Amino acid sequence: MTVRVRFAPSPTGFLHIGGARTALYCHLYAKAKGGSFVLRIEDTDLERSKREYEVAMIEDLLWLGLENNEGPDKGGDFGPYRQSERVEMYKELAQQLVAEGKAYPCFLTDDELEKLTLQAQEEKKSPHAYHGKYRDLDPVEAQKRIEAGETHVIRFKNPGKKYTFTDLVRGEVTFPEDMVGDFVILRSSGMPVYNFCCVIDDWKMEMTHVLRAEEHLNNTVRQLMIYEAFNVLPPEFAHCSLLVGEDRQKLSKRHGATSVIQYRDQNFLPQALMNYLCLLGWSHPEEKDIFTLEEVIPIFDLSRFNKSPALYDIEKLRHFNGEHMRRLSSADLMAYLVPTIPEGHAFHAQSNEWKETCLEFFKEKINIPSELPEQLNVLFSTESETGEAVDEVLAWESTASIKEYIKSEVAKMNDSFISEEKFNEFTDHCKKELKIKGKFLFKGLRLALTGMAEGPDLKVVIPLTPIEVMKKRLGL
RNA sequence: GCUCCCAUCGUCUAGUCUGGUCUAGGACACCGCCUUUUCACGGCGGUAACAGGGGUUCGAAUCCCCUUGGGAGUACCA
Repeated sequence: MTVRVRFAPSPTGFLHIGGARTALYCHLYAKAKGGSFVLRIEDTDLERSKREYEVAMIEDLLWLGLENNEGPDKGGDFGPYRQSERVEMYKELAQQLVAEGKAYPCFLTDDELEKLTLQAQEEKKSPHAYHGKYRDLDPVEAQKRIEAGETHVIRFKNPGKKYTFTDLVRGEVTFPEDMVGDFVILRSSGMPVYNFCCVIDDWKMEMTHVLRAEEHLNNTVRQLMIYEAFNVLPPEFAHCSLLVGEDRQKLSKRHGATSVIQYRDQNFLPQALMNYLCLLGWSHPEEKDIFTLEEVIPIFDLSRFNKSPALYDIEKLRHFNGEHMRRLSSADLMAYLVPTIPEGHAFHAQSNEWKETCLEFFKEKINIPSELPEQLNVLFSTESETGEAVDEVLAWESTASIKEYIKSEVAKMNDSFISEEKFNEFTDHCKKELKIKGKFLFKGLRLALTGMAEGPDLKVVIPLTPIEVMKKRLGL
């Protein structure tokens, strides 16, 4: 049997980090088994679902390298792939359950429901203990009330027994008889709810595996009941751990940047995000930590999931970005970093050869692109640092004499840059003629030539610094 | 409240199923040293964990029970 795995987001916002991780696992598992990765849009919440979010999610998924085989964007044999376009089928199937006595109309109003819930709580019973008030109402009577226009929902008749299933991540999980009550499957508006659509679609779309986050674990019992009611074998379930924030609570907007699009905007590398997310709850069999999607597909399996929730740590993501960036070819590195440097920056005025040398050098010093402009200051800034540490160095006579010497040398030059050879000549002269050595020499040179007390290797930095900048620094 | 799930360094984790090779390994962060100036990279080294208590066993991070802690769910959200 071909493995079929679906990612089924609600288009109520941008794709978030947690969703991206779930999508990644679904994609990885489907591909590892040579199966299909299906995208299904769960938009039965008409109030909050927006088509623009669906479009944005598909874009983000594509950016991450998680291309689907079927979905609303590309069709397939099991469409439509938007739940809002499958409503008639859900309604029919819900009515079928009513006809079979497995579901029933319920006329409880919001107020009544609230009272019953409160009453149950006071009596120390489950909150849903009295939600089945209409479960035994005579169907003829019920039909009359419906025809009279009374608002109602359709509730599923809980068979009232224990349910056990084997979760591919968690092992055997058992839910007690009274875990849930008679739950709603059709709203008063006629719109079906998540737990119902989800089952119908996973069944009709012939899903073999359902990979999702732990927040859905408790939903599984309701879904198991519905599969049973239709006499359909459920798919395999795998509930991976939750992603949490600093406070150990489920990751959400209030934890900062949690939308994929924010990382795209900040120019993170998609392969780095995927690599990092993959390792949040799953481990590589050889404990490798830097890898690509292609590398991990053949070895991906469900047995290496960790059951505890994982904390999302942006610091570590930055590190992963750096690792992936440093593995880029020169051409890819250029394509990646050049567009991230602000327009109008003097960087852009340089030759391609210069840019390449420059980026190859500075990639060692940064993890994410936004750290680059500050690094570039050592080549372009004409400001001089102040502060105690610098003042102390400035007091050294050597700095003044070095500066004076180099100023006279540079004034004679017509080149665009000070070559490395030229810089070595300067250094030799300072050493031999000016008799300066050790840290006085290098600190002095650095301060005289860059205006900074510390920074990257001068042998690399000086030949990359445009002569106009250098002249300005020397007061020429 | 009730139900379900979880529990190894600050964080992500390996090891747990198939007890001994674990004085618990790796990674991020942090600290130190080296790389004949600095920073970074790299290399080397360091700080740092089996939640607690009972069992079972010759032997437990690994198996069992309890406690504690954390999380999720308990919707006409998904």
